[in-house]
Amino acid sequence: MEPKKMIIIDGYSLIYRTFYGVRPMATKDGIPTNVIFGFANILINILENYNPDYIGVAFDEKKPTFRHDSYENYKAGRMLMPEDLEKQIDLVMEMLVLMDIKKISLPGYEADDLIGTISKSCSKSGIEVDILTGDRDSFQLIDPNIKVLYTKKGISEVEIYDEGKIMDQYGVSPRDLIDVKGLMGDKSDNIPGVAGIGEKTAIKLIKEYGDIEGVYANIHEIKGKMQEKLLNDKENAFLSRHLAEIVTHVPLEFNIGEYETLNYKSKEVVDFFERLECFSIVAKIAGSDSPNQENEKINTNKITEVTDNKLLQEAITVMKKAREIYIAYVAERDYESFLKAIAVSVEGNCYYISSNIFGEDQIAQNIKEVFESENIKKIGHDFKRLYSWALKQGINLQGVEFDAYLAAYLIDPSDNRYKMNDLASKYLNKEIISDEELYGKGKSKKTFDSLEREIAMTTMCTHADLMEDLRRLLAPQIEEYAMASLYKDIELPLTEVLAFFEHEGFRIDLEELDRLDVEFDEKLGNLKKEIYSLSGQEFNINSPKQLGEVLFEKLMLPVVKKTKTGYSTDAEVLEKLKGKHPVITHILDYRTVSKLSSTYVKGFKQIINFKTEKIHSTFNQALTTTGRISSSDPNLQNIPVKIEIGKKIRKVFIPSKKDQVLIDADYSQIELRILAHISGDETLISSFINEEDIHTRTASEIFGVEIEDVTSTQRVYAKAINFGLIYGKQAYGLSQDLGISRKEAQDYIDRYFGRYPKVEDYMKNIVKEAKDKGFVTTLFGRRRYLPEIHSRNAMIAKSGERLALNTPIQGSAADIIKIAMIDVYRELKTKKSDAKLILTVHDELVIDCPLEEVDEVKAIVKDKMEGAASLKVPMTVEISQGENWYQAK
DNA sequence: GTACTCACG
DNA sequence: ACGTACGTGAGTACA
Repeated sequence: MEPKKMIIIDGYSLIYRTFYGVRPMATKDGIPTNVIFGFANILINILENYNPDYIGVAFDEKKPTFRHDSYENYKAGRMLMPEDLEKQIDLVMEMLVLMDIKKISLPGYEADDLIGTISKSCSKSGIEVDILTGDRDSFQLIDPNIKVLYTKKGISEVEIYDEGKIMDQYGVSPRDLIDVKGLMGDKSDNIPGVAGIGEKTAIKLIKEYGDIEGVYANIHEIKGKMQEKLLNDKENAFLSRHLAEIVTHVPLEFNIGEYETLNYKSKEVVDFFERLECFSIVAKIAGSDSPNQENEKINTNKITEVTDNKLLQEAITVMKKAREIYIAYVAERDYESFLKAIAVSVEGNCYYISSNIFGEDQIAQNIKEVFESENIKKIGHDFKRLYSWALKQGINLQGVEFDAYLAAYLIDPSDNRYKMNDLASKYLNKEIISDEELYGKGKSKKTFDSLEREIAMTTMCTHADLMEDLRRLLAPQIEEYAMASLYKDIELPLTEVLAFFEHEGFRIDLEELDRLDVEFDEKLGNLKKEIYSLSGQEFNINSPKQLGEVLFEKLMLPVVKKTKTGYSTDAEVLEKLKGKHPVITHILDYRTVSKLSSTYVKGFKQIINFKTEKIHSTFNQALTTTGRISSSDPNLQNIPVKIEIGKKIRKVFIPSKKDQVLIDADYSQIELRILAHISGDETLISSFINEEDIHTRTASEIFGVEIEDVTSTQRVYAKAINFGLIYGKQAYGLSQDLGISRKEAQDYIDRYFGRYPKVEDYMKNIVKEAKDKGFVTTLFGRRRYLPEIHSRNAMIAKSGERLALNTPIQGSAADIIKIAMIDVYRELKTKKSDAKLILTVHDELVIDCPLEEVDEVKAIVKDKMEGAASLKVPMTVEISQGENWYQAK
């Protein structure tokens, strides 16, 4: 009969190893989980692969042990446990209880002693024991039945130590290690040993004389300094050995039956790991019932490389019959999308179709019907480029049912890792190759075509095959978080609109851009000359460092503000220095023009697509924590508008064709309206219902004057307060903006809350809600976790509070304009209008519209935008048109 | 790659 | 005692 096997784990040793060895992880509400994750993985690995008959985890008690009694300095000078580790200790204990794994501890004894006692006792009864630890001390316990699994490199590897290995490595028996340690001591436990004797010497001595008694019995044989050292610390040597020796006869009631391994896969265990968002562990537990089932599935889901027309027809036929297909694709994007390959997993088969074999058009022709069928549900990851490609091919892509990219974003918008490999690792505990590993990065980034065919095919089919599991895990979570409608009715359909923006682009007036280029260069030249002459030297005005030296060292202007690395020279500082030296205004002007020229003129020239004479920006749907969309390459959401010279940039943005105009529609004060709605403040609501000038009304309220008597300064103040509110601005900030005293600013804020009490209530309530629930939501259920709100660092906690009150406002505005975008887009599509929605800038939509359709389109846009949500206040849209974006604003 | 600065809502 | 308004993206300098 096979001998029984037992595993004993040194609990704290493993806890520390995992804490430092597993990358930091946390749940969305900030509970650290890397120890749980690491510990659980090891446990499950052991239980599944090693299959022990008995298992136990030993822990030290907080009480002192006999070692402290014999030596007061024992383990002195140990560092306190880090906070993120401490928080996980109780969770580890809970996990062991749930998994029915025996915990071993006894006051007055260390884990090592318990491990020693149990292992020796088992060893005697013929049970094979493996001790899992990261502590070399346990090596002394090794005997023919006891081995040590020593964790290395964090936890990823263990090294097995048995008697032979100890002899090889140390040249003495396991038992002799106790005497060795007696002589050499142990820094980490503060065991003194004999001063001046290290491991090498100690081993030599014990080899020679057998034990410490032997050493001292033959002390006359030992020469010189070493004899001196040994005699000096004789007492310490014996004491140290006493401390180092693991007790193997702890008075412990040991009943082997309590250690039997039971089935750990209860519902409670799964709930526990779900609660801690260790989804890959959940997947592991679920999958381990039939070992390797998951992995086999990926590998055995048959890959069919579609190499000829017959196979293509077969693949399409299977897809047409399917209710659901799982898609992975690669498309490269210029101004339009180029499909490189598509993998479709359906009915246990993964069809890999490459455009190298068929060409895009042939794939399009064949797959059109599948793509256009609402009844064939598509499950995939980030459909934006597929929508672009469909647009290019004249395919009306329908039936997109599940997008893992968007689902993961909605579940936790702060995460920012939503690539396939991230999701596979996070939710499925599968490590698959990342895009970075596949393509490289930076300059040496490879194209899809340069990948090995086999690698491209297996990677994509793996992705397609994983989609099913991802949906199974993510879809219920979307439901549970009450985000089904946000997901299905807003985010999923929005992808098509963004794809359309990217595909359609924004036409640029190249001549006007050249004209601006010349104009700005000329201005910069003049300003540069002027600055050099006024400051008495030439230097790089663009270098904050050089500029700082000139202003504050050469011209001796007063230092207003410092940065981490030197003098601050930002606009705020320069404004304050304006009166002190004539060069300052020129520098400010130079900065303005230089920004316009480099970012908006030179920058655009590089990025214009000369085939289309358009700019095709990229819109990111899963980036911001609040739900807004972001734009890049180039960013079309920060085109100058505030100052006149900057506004000229907008003249280069023109309609796509002759006899078309741009229509610009923007929500008026949408964020304040949302604040009115959520807070329910009657005064604020009535202002909007009565279509008052909101800032004037606010001024009238806080300054106690009639609307007609509000001065322009009062209105400016009120406006600053109104805006500041949305961000949780404090008196200090307001005083800085308005150049008033902090007390005065506080006074205005107090008066504001006096007049708008429900706004103050909202702010208090939302902060409380965030603290209680750990997250805040928007009007349409978008969620953001705010773990920082519980920070012990008051500044971070305060910042969390500001996020708590700003996010529902900014995020609800984002929800609303997204709805408007979808509605406008769909309406124009169904009406087969030639007008095109081409851009959003947070609270604004831009439409490229044929002249003859202007009135109708304006009506549609206004109607859809104002009707996107029904609030306690009207949502007013201001709309205008022009031959370029400058005029249309 | 980081710091600084500045463009937008 | 601390620092002080949310959310973005891009260009330039410099290590």
